[in-house]
Amino acid sequence: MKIGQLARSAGLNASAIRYYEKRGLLAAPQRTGGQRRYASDALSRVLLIRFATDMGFTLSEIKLFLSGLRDNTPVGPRWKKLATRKLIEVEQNIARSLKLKSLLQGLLHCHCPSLQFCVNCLRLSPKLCRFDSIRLKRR
Amino acid sequence: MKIGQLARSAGLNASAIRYYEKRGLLAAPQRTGGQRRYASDALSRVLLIRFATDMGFTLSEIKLFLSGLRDNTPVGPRWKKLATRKLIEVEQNIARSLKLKSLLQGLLHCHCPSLQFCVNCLRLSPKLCRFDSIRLKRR
DNA sequence: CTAAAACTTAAAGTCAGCTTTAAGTCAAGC
DNA sequence: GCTTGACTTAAAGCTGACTTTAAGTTTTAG
Repeated sequence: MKIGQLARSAGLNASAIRYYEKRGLLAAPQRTGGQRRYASDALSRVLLIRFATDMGFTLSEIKLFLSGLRDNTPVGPRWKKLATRKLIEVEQNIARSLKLKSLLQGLLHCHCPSLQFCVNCLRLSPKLCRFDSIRLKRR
Repeated sequence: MKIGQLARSAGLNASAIRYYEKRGLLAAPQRTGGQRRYASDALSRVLLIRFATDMGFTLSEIKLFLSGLRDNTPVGPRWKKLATRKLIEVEQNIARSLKLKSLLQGLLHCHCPSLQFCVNCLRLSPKLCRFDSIRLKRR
């Protein structure tokens, strides 16, 4: 499998695959005439990486729990620790988003004469909306 | 009020205030000896900007609905439109985060022999986690 | 009067996860 | 054999919201 085929199968750009290799998330495959040739298990690896990025893990985190992961390596404590931390982040993000939602709804249904006043009337302090949140993709 | 005092009151860095001015979100104040001197209403303006960024609005969006906003300008249709759109984005984000949460929990409590297998066993397609999401701050 | 703190500017740097560019090499179909 | 498309590299560019830097000026405290 050439890089373009792999990329298309994973729903990524070929440059992203090369980037993963450079970042050390993906092993450098064999080459034919200088071009990368991937075995079929590379696809599941790439899909796993993509899945993890979609989960909100950074590439560094993924590299951490992927290091030494070959085919049927058991789910390690490393992964559990990272996933637990990420779960907490996701929960914080949900809490934050729910608060944002109710604030937005409050602002939308409020009959204050001005936005400035409205913000005051909802008693929004500078601290109110400061939460940690996970990195979420835009696309 | 000098810029440092304003910044401290708003919980921001002085450079952020200057940045808002450069981006056109904040009017250039009077100066004394080249240094910016702010009237007290500048603080509520800055707090409004900060509140909006915390809500997930971009500075460009904020500039849009802030343009022409002076003290008690009524809440405009511009703001309503933007806020409605943002509300939808926030709701999508919540839906996505809830899905992420259950996936993470599923992975954590699963007894699959490997992460790779687990991802397969949860029937995770490449498309599963692709949602639009709003920009959320990290701090 | 002096030293330190706070201010000024423009421009460059930061973060993450890629994408794009430039200038080439290789492979596949006709 | 030739064209076209896919591949190669390193390095630079992109996004957004700032921050940092460098080099200088002003204000304030003592």
